[in-house]
Amino acid sequence: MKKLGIEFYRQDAVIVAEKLLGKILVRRWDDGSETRYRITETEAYLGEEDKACHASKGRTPRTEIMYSEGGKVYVYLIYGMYWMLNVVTGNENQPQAVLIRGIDKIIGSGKVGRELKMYKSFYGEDLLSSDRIWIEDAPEIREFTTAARIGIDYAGDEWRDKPWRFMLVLI
DNA sequence: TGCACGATCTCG
DNA sequence: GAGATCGTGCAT
Repeated sequence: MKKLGIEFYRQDAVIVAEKLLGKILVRRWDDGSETRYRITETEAYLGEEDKACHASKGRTPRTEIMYSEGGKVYVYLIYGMYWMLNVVTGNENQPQAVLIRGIDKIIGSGKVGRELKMYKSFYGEDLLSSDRIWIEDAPEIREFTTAARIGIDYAGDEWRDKPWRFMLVLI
């Protein structure tokens, strides 16, 4: 299957989060080998007004990449030990991202980052031209579930309850 | 310059 | 239920 193009990433995070389900995340390692994973769980973070989104703090060194056009990688360190993998979406100056929570049987954003060996140097990586991480197309998934996002109780009622967590229905 | 806390996970 | 472990944002 071919790589997802810029038009895919330019859509809103909520749309991209849903459509990324079932897509193939490819990781090319230092030794040249490749591992392919099916994306099974995602979460959308949509703009400065979304109190759960890091961009709600405005433009900072950390959130800067979210203000660029979609198709870039946004990684950040959480709890001093886990690198979280996100895909920047939307157009320029629309700070949005989709957190990859699950790939195949590896469920949990921290575990995903560990499996893919994410670290600071992936910040800003271009998914359209990178030779170590990219996403390929796959047939659209119709069987999925939604739920509230995890770990964002601080965001307040309105944003905490948005059903912006998407899960592929696994049999 | 200091400090509280986080889009988490593991072990007990 | 608590500890690991450190960059970030905001207060001082």
